[in-house]
Amino acid sequence: MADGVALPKPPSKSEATRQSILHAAAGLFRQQGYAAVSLRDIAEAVGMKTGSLYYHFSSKEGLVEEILTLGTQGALGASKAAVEALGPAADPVDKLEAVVLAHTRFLHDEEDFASANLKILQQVPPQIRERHVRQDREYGHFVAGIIDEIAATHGLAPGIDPSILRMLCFGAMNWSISWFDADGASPSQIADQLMTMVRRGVLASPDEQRSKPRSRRS
Amino acid sequence: MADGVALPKPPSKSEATRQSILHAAAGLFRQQGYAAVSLRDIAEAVGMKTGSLYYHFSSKEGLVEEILTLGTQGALGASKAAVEALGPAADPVDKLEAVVLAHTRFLHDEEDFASANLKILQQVPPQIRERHVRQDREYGHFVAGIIDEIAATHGLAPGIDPSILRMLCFGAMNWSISWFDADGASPSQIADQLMTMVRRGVLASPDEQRSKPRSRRS
DNA sequence: GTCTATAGCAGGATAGAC
DNA sequence: GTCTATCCTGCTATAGAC
Repeated sequence: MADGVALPKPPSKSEATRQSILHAAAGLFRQQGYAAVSLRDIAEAVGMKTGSLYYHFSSKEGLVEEILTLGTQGALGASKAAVEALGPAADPVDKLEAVVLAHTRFLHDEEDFASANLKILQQVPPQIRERHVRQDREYGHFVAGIIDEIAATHGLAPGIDPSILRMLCFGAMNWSISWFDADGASPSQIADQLMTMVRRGVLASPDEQRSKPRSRRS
Repeated sequence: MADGVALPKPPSKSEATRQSILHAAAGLFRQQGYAAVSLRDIAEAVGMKTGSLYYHFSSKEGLVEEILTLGTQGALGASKAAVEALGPAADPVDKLEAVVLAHTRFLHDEEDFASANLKILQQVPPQIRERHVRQDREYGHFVAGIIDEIAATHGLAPGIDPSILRMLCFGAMNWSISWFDADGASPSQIADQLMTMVRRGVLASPDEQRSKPRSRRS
């Protein structure tokens, strides 16, 4: 993950230019928004002229669509890899912790591409937006499954709704992209604080657990 | 300037038109972003022609600036009023609960104006943005004070950092503006879930209360 | 207060030279 | 692969009629 989002393709000179355009555009979009950034701005940021961009991308929309995809696939890939590294028999709370840490790290390390989905997804033309909402939904289902496992094995505290819990956790993490630069908090600190709240705050206590299914841990 | 008193504006026809422009613009900005919405779009939404808007506002920037101010002042005002209604001797945890509920309600009831600060603040010209970051900071200090009271009276759980806690809570709430429409969760449900997590998850237990809350770890 | 008309400029996109 | 040159469209803002 430290290498960055996008290096699946063989390194050619053209491909290197393509990557620098993607990174420059993602950074400008994050800072100023999709519509406010012109192709002239992007071209200037990579030391090119506007027309040259069209050798690498078919349109401004095609460019932003690739940035959106890199962001979603990067975050989902990092989270799934972190969970799979634990093995299938892992405690689901540990799985959630792995997701929270991987997700927060991704937000921090690939801020520009992560911001594409958090900040500019709603600014792009509807057709593009709808295609990508589906990708985001896959991520949601993945985490919902983990929270269901937690509810089944540990039980949730009285009054806790799994769906709202999931959204609040994602909100707490995603919003950090707006403040961790200034605050100086590290991804691992943020993930740690959130998981402290979750472990203490939403898992059922031993006496609450009586009516829940027993843990599968041996 | 003669009497130096800010009078409430009388309800005139002009003022009514002004308000409808503000609401229409806020709604469009929320959905599409600042730069993507043209003055033509706004004028059409209120049944006017573009040029007519300039009778009520000096520029597009002047218009968005007033929207931003209405959002910040509305949220801060609602939160402060909710806390003051409890009286000065109230338990600070109850004060936090009042803020959480008032804030979440405001996000829901005044979604367009709230979104101005959450979504489009980073899209407006830097000069406007900097003026409004100051207003937002006042809100942050207000809530930070309440969390300090909680730490002093109840104690925080080991490892909980007051500053990160505050940001995570705001993140959880603010992010809800992106999903409560589709999810159907009510503001009071969201606030209730968050406060359940906070009460159980970050307050010190009786035996933890003996030691001071720890500052941020590295 | 709202209209029409338009100035002045910046944007995305294309064609063809090199 | 990148450049120059340019087309066409749409934007903010202004001026003046009504």
